[in-house]
Amino acid sequence: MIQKKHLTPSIRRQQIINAADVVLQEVGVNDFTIDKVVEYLGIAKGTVYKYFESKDDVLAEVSAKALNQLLNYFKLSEQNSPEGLEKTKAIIMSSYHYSIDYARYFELIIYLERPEFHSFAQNHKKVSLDLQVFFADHIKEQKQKGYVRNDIDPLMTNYLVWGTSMGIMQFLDSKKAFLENSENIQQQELMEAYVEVIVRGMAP
Amino acid sequence: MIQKKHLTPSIRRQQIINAADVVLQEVGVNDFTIDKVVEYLGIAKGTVYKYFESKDDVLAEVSAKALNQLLNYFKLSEQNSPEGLEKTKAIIMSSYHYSIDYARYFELIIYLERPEFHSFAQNHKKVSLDLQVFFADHIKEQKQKGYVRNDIDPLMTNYLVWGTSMGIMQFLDSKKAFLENSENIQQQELMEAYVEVIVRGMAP
Amino acid sequence: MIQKKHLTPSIRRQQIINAADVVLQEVGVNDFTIDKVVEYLGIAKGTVYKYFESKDDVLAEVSAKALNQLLNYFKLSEQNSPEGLEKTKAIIMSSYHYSIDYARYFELIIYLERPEFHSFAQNHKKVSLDLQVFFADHIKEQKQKGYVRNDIDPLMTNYLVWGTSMGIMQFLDSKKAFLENSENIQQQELMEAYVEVIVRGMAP
Amino acid sequence: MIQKKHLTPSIRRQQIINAADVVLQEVGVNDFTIDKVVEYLGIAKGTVYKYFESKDDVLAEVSAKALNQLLNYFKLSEQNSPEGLEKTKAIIMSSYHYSIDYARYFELIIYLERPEFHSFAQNHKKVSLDLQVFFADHIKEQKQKGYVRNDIDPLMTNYLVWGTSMGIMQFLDSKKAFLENSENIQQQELMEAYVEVIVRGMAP
DNA sequence: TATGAATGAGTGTTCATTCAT
DNA sequence: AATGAATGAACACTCATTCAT
Repeated sequence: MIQKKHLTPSIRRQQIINAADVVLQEVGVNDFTIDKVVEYLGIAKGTVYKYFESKDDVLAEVSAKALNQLLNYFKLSEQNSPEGLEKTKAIIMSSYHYSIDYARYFELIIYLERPEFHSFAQNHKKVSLDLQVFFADHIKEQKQKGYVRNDIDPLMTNYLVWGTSMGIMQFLDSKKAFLENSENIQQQELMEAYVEVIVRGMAP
Repeated sequence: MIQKKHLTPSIRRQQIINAADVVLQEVGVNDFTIDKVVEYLGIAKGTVYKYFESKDDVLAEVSAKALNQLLNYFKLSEQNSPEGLEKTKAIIMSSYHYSIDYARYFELIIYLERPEFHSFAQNHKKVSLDLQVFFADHIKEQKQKGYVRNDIDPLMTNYLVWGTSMGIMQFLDSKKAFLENSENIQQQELMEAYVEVIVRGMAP
Repeated sequence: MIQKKHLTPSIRRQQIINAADVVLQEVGVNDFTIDKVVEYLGIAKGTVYKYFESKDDVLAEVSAKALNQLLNYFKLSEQNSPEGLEKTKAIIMSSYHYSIDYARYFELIIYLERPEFHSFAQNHKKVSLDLQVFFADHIKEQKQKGYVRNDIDPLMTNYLVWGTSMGIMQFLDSKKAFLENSENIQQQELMEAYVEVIVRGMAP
Repeated sequence: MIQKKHLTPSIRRQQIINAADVVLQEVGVNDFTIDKVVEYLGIAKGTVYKYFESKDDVLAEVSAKALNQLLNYFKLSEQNSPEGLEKTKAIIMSSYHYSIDYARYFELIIYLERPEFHSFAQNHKKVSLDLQVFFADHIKEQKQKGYVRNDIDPLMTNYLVWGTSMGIMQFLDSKKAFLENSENIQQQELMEAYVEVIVRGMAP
């Protein structure tokens, strides 16, 4: 019964989140288990449950990192794109790049939206809100600049874009099982068509 | 031991699919088990595996019924709507009505798009294709009639609409767990905004 | 993945009950686990759950054996005791002897009466009823023969004797933890005093 | 880090017992945990283990309060009942009323009699003894007054009544799970039949 | 063709107790 | 005297799939 060194709670918490992150990258959400996290860290299972209410809570915490990363993608793409609807396109498109660069995180985000998922993790909600605010602000700005129709509601648009882009990307992810010859679609092409339509649909 | 009557394979197959359908309606995809199907039908478990490769295959067959139903919704809404983009809107919107009228089927369709899902069921693919053809044809027609931009690719658009609409509806389904104040969004309102944007995006 | 020989369900069921019985004798109710049963029998865990709904159900089935044994004690003591209230005394006293001869079974019976315990096992209920009937019949007979007051209700008396005798025996079982010098009470003596009082209390 | 005020050991002890009492009332014995006590008090877990050997020890101390309460019930019912066996009846019956008025305490008392329970708590023993003395004294008095048979041993009777009444009340508590049609027994009726029999059994 | 008994790895969660600081 | 982070064994239950008959 060797007692592990006592760490500050916040350190330990972070340590667990990091370990969960590593495990997630390795095995994906579907095979993610607390056992694996615990084994990786070399700590007792109970310790995890001292810091988190449930497995889903741990995942929600990891998702905060994931969503932050996504927010980064948004911000960078906003900065590095020309004015006009191109900017909106770029932002949406960046979520596609994100889904390719961070496939495991993307899986996680999808997983979090399943109705079975339950968590009261605060960070996850906070970062979700950040994303929401970022995008809604972007739309507001585009409206002011006249790039976007006046009757577009930023919050609604936010939901709309989130829902549709997640949907498109999930579709891309699962297409093998879905439509016979969809193997051949060029993912990039579909994404571009999607962005084109969405953005045009918002134009004045 | 009473021998079960040996039915023609295709009858037996259909029998199993119907039973699976009943079970699905009763318990939903998440609680769907082969055990329940078998119990309902009063046949042996092995029999199911004689006719289907896996549980997912059974579900895929059920989904053929589900998708057929969806196709009906499409056709009806096409017939009952005025010419112009209104028709396209009506078709897309009908998938929303479908998701409300056949919640269990909708759950199933979503489930089939999960990356874990694997099946090679033929019927499912066939009906998927029917849907695809129907919608692509609709787009083609709209193009000819000049309601839709010329550079819109029907097949691509088909994927695009499928992906985005599923995404939006999933979002609606899971919003409780996702965004803080999204409880308040009016589902209908979001759907309408979505359809509006998509259809405008396709307009010339 | 060696497949164990397929047994008739009823044989397998009995096999599990017997194994559970063995495990119970070995470790007692409090340490009784399905894992131990499974290990003892060398079968898969799932097999147990094919035959029983829950751990408590398995225990309830074992208790049927236990209660049957108790019923035997009742019957034997009835036969081997003189007429009159002596007979009633003998029956009650036999439950004490039972609790000594089958301490593990007795523990089990007590355990089954805990409010946390849940089971829908039929056998257990059936044998419980047999016991109830046996004792109630005995009381009816004693009434007819005039050994017992006329206003004694057989069913009520049945509950009364069951409750009190279980209580006394539990007390005996746990006295170490309860009263300082109770180590010294002669168990037998207390039981006899108990039976004496109860039986006198029923006399005309 | 704020140092908790160092209280006198006896104060601290009492503080913990009181907290445990509060927790007990709130959640019941089965869900009683040291964690909850500690959380309620805002002290460290180790502190509890400085003052008490084990969780069961803490509960045993709480039981001292519970048993004291029971003693009060005994005393009050003794004072407020007419002379004769009615008094004895009243006292026994008061334990039933107690079990209804202080269900959580009653649960606790039952729990303490489980064989798994271990504690060497002194107070619990002391109050147990008080109860024992009270009841034994009562019996002695009844003997002197001639209400009770001469060959009744007060201490033995004490155990007898304690054991049987606990048994009856436990039976009442668990009857749902035990006998099929016992739902219908009137608790009060059974208790009265019980008291009647016991007391008659002690009469000369 | 049909049967159906058997498999067994997989996993989230609890909580009394310890002991280094 | 007080802390509180860490422990870790324990356990019930699921269900898709197999294969000997």
